[in-house]
Amino acid sequence: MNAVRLPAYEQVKAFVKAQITQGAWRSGDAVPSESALQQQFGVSRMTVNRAVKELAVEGLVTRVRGSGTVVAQLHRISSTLAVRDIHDEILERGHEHSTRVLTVEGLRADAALARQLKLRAGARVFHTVLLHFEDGVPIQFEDRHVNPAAAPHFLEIDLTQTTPTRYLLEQAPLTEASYSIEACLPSATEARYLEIKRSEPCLVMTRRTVSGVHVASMGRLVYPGLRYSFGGKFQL
Amino acid sequence: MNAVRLPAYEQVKAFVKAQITQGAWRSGDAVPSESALQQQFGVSRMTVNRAVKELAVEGLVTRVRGSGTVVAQLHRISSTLAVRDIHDEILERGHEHSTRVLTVEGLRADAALARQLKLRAGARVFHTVLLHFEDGVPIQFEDRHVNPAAAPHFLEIDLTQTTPTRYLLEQAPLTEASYSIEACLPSATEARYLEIKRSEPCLVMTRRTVSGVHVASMGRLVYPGLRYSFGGKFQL
DNA sequence: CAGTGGTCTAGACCACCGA
DNA sequence: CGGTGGTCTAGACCACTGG
Repeated sequence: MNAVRLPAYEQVKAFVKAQITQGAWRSGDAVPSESALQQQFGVSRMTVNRAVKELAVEGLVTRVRGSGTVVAQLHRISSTLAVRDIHDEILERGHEHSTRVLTVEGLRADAALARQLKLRAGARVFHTVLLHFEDGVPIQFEDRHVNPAAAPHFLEIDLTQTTPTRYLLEQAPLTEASYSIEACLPSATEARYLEIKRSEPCLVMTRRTVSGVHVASMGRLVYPGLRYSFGGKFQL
Repeated sequence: MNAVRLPAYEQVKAFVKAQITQGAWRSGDAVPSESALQQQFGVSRMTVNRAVKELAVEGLVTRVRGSGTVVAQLHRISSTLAVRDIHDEILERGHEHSTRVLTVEGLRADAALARQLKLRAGARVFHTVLLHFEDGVPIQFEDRHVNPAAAPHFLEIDLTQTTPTRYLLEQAPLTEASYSIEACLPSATEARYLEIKRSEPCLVMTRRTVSGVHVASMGRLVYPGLRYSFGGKFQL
């Protein structure tokens, strides 16, 4: 089927990975040393080193200098959760994305908001509220506060054409982001716009992005629980 | 502060990363070629290659053979969501974990369950229901179905001492796992055991693990929305 | 075609671990 | 101490891109 010859380091990786996934080597077992694998495959040590190093990065093995390499404890199944721009995500599903702009304003930060954005109380802050549709069905209610220092012209852009996420990533180089995912009931406003009952649980993602010394943006993204879920897959 | 000298490839990485995070190089801009960086830092090309290759793996740059390296579009903020054993997670928070076993049984799979576990209808399946406590407070309601082919002695273990997640990872080498996170209202049973109202939204994680040709396990993990959230952080 | 990145080698020196 | 992995070099050949 696959006529192309795999690179040597991929062959070494595949061999070690197969021993692990097929159960021949279990957690804690020693993996052959680099010199052993080097002889077994007839390649240079740099090549073996690259193979095993990548497996270590992937978390399949643990390496200790001076001691050796062992099969890792796989107790931490970790997976990549994509935190993405809603626009790209909907397009990738082959659906149509549209945005309704509910609020675009500047305001003065109260104490709580100022603390979150690391500004002083009373500082000027941009505030937008958007409703995102997937094929005409409301899918995300987005309430966002933006630090003017990170994007001075944020209020002037056409939010029906560019999502705040995309614009902010273009404006302010991202240095850090954190998020949390919770289950909540929607507020009366959120329920009305999302066209759901107030008793219907929602997934709420809160996202904070940092650009250099500034907190660039805080977003609260509300998804109807019946129409949306986060998912992921982990292989190997 | 940091008296140790960084490896050469880390210095190259740090340099490129700084240009990007400080905004000197924006999305789509060309990154100097390997030979240029090689001369700039006075190191071999293998060393530069390693540095830039790792940045590509981290998603900061995109490399195209024959063409060059450019700063990546950072539109996909992706972060690692740790899907972990509840036991380890609670211990890491410095709290005490305990388990109450509600159900341990074998049963015959109905059509829906058989399909999910890739078994034939009527096949024998293990079923456990557990309640996990963090410092005595119920934090997770775990309803799990296990394929006997992956763990024949699953029903015999002491589930107050070893979580199913841990046991299964030790028994059956993991080859694949997928999960989804939703917001739901709890069933009457779940609400009673979690000591919450039926109107309180919950985070529900559904996990499926695959070991070789078998689907090893399907778990439904229900967390009270007010007591639990998933979170993560992304840097660089 | 020249320039790029992808891979590979045969050495080398070092820091570290365990006996 | 010998064996391990971490790093690095100075070459090399290749596949691919672009003009």
